[in-house]
Amino acid sequence: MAEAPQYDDSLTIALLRARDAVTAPFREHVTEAGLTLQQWRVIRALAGGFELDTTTLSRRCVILPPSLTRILRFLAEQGLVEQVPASDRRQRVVRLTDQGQQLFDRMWVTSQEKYAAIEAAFGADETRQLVDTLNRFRACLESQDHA
Amino acid sequence: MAEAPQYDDSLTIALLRARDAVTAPFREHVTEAGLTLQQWRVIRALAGGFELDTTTLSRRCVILPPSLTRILRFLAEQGLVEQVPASDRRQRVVRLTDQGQQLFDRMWVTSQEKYAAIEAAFGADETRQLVDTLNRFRACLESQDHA
DNA sequence: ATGATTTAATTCACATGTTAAGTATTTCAC
DNA sequence: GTGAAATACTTAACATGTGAATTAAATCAT
Repeated sequence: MAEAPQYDDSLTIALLRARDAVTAPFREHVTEAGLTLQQWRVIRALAGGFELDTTTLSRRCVILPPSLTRILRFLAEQGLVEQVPASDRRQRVVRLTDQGQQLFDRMWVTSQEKYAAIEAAFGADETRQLVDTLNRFRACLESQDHA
Repeated sequence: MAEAPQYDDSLTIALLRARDAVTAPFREHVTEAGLTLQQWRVIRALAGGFELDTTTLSRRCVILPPSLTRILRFLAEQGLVEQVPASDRRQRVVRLTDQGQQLFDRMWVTSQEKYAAIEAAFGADETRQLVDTLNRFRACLESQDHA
């Protein structure tokens, strides 16, 4: 019992470490712009003129609603996002301001370069396959739970 | 420009979602015991009588030192861990108390069952392979950075 | 041995993660 | 149309994530 680390949460650990490794190259870049990684994910989701509600943003960015509330407040204070009227007045629908889109445009090129470097290092096919595997894995567990 | 979500951070997103999916089964179990997932990771690392310093714990549990300080304070208040004298007096070396080991023993069986269910759902070989791929991926990126 | 440098851990400040409770709006049943 | 139930989001409270500054102890050069 309680030998050296079992398989148990080595999967959790491996996921955490992989995430650390993949976000590391972006961290500096995003920090220099005065943003966090999560704030940058929200900006990316809105880039190109998309108008999204909180629930959709929450799902796409994998950020829980309470965090999103704070993030949107911050981004609005910075003048990067603005609210747009929604037919369902319970919803909060937001979009990038011109300033927000400009910030995205400035950051996007470098961001893509960083990602390209990752693909180059691990291999484009391998990287694609890893994403696929992760998604299959998630789908598998979620269908298991709903049973 | 700014089409539908590019590949860019779909890897980050995939990792986040996979982590959510894999931790979901454990969350309830751990919460019932009055612990968080991170506190449980620390207990697991110490289970079996291991005496570890903060730096080692930090690396193994993928928890940053400031968080670990707070977690160890909490676990000590609960009587689950205790400090042991260290030759290097800068280090903080801790181990489980009897009570901590007993809590681990009670939780371990169920924890393993949950993990077995995951392996059964996704396949033992596939699961093992996923962990390997994640570790290769991380090693690849880290060696790239140090260059 | 003494002082400069490194190392281990903590503290601080602020952002996010997480669950539960609360509020406003919509939908649905009748 | 009116009240119950569901939905979208926010707030609250506490735990963790994160980077910078701080403290204490060991190491190193001389």
